[in-house]
Amino acid sequence: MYPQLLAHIKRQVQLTPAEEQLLCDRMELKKFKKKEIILEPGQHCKGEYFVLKGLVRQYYVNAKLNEQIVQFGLENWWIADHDSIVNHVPAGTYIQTIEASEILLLHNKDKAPLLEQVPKLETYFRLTMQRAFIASQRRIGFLFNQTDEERFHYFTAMFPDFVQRIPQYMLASYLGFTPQFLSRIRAKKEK
Amino acid sequence: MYPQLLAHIKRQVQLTPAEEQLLCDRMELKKFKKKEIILEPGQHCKGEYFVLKGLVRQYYVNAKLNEQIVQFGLENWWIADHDSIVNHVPAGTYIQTIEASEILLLHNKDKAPLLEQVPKLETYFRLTMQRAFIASQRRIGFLFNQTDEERFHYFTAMFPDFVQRIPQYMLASYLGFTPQFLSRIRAKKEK
DNA sequence: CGATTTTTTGAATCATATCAACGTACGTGG
DNA sequence: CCACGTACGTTGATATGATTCAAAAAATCG
Repeated sequence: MYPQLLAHIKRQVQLTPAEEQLLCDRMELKKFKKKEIILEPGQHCKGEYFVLKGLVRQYYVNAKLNEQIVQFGLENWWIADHDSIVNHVPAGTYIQTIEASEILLLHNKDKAPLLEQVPKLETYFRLTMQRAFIASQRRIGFLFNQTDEERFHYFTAMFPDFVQRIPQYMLASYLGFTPQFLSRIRAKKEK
Repeated sequence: MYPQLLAHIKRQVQLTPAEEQLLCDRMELKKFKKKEIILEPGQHCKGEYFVLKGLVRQYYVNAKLNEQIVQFGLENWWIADHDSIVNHVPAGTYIQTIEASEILLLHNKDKAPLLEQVPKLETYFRLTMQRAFIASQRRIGFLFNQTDEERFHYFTAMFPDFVQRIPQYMLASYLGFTPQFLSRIRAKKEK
């Protein structure tokens, strides 16, 4: 049993002990060291990952050969290459640990039968996707309406302790500008 | 009965005739003229809108008092202020018709009971949200990795007939730059 | 037809990228 | 525990893509 996962689900739907058991039986616990690759382009994404402990990033390498970070996954976040899963195509992204991590994997093949057995989990995943969509739309809003510098200040004010856990070049990549520019912002602020 | 909506659903899940009836009974058909406001900031978003015919846009007014287009909704697209619905807060966006439109509304209060009666629709909405999320992530990718000009060319190549249906300033807003800049891109191309 | 909306054009300006070099920190093997 | 190599961060000079403001021109609508 994975109480941490169950607690997260309880915020959306109420499961019976039997249903909780069905779910946890399907989850596979995996442990990774720092900087381990969990998924890479070309592979089919095995399923959806729930981060129990640690920190991962999802990114791809763009035309200019820069790493572009799509998402971070920290404790209690689901992460996956949904495009690969839904459209049955090879992944275009890497998923890699930043810190040593403990992660639960729900395999694609297990998901449909599980959701059929436990319809409340269908609701849970629907709501989770909806929240992810809202977050993604909000990120687009920030990209449109804030300068890079504003976005940096906003993000660090919002997640001060998270910013401590990642190297600056990853934050720059996630926010959509160069590490050099981030360095200049900080230099400016110190004055 | 709304065969167009049912056809769209059939691409994801198979409903029985009785289930189709249950769904269609809950949908409310609404007709709008050109430029009618369907939702505006401050109101709670009534539910999710499925466009049968016509064209709508979802946008908000940003700090610089410019309209920022979040999404277009054309035939067979769902559109809603999900943030308002999920978090029970007033909407931050407008939804407005661009062309005269026929739209089905699934009220928030009807959604939960409907999904309980017809669990396959729960699956349908989960998959629909997942696709919306993938599309949103892809849009972020374009914002990061393409210049405004590249994004314009890509979009018009991708949706040549859609681009004809909307004024240029709306396309500029959706793609995240000024109408003036769009005009300059076109001027350049003609040479 | 006039009124409004939409698009175009020019000049000045701004935000951020790029390239290149240098500085600093960090972790690993001897 | 030190030295070395690699990864990360800083800084300066120059280049570029896009914005802003203002005004005129063109298209659309009742």
